[in-house]
Amino acid sequence: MTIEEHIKTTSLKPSQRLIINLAYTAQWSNDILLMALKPYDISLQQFNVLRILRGQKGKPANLSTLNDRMVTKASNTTRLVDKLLKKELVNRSTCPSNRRKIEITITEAGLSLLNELDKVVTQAENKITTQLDNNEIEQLNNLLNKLRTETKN
Amino acid sequence: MTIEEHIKTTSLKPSQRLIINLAYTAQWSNDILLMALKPYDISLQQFNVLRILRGQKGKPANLSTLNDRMVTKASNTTRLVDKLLKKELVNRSTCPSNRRKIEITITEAGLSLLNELDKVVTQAENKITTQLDNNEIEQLNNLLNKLRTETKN
DNA sequence: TTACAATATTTGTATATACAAATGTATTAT
DNA sequence: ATAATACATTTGTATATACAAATATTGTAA
Repeated sequence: MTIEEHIKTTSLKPSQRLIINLAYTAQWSNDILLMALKPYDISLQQFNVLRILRGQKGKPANLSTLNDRMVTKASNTTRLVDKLLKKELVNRSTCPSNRRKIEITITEAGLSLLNELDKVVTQAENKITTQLDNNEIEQLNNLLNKLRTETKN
Repeated sequence: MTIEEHIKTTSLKPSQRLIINLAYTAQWSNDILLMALKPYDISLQQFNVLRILRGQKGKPANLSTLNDRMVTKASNTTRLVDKLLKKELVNRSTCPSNRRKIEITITEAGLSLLNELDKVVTQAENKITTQLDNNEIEQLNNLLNKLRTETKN
């Protein structure tokens, strides 16, 4: 379905259509990922945090680092990590050299869950991008990056 | 910033980068729109509903129609419309021919607010798309549509 | 060293979202 | 006409998000 068909409008300016298309397509993509994660009771944000922690390769991350690196901003990283802690997927301890900071690491259970999740998420990712060839994927990535380019002033 | 710079990772597969880029760019775009609407205490969803109602040109819309046409799905259209009703931006009445249905129309106050919002939203829209020329905008729209193309089976 | 500002996280609270169950109305089959 | 089913919306409730204020710790300046 094109955006016009969906929202039952004609004559949108291409730039308006782009903005709507972007929101609509991103939600479509997220829904597919979410469906894959649903059986595991893990939200996209939680999955994202687990992946960041794995990427740290043992090196702990503090809350503000997690928040900076998240794909979409969490408004409350403390409580997001709380949920992972309750499931024993992460460890939390105060940083000895700077006791304001909290060090988060992923547990073995977290790593092994993530390993399982990788399978279903990869499947979902393939499902999302299956209609585009490599060249089109690159093109789309480049256009999205260009869209977000900051102006000098 | 490219996606790799943002999430501090190298070696993402282009298809993974696309999915992250899509989520990230859509949120970036939404944030700009949201900032424009903030002074008016109107959420994007509420703005969206008002625009749909204006597009009806007096013809009322019921809740399920609104929900179908919304850019991103609302999980509770009743309460979304409640908020607009409280601000007297819409009217609500039960459909005389089918009393299960609820007819929603936009009020004069709603239309005149929307008229004001159009200005700031257009500015925000221009800000979002300023980095791309017309040709690139079309390209991006086409690629997003193609991404979402359904497979036959 | 005491006061003040900066940093990092947590807590409180209001609002939003998701989703299942309940309600009320209309349609269909018997 | 009655029961069963489908439809449209509302309500209840749990969870998530946004954001300001509070707390704790560290760094810095007088």
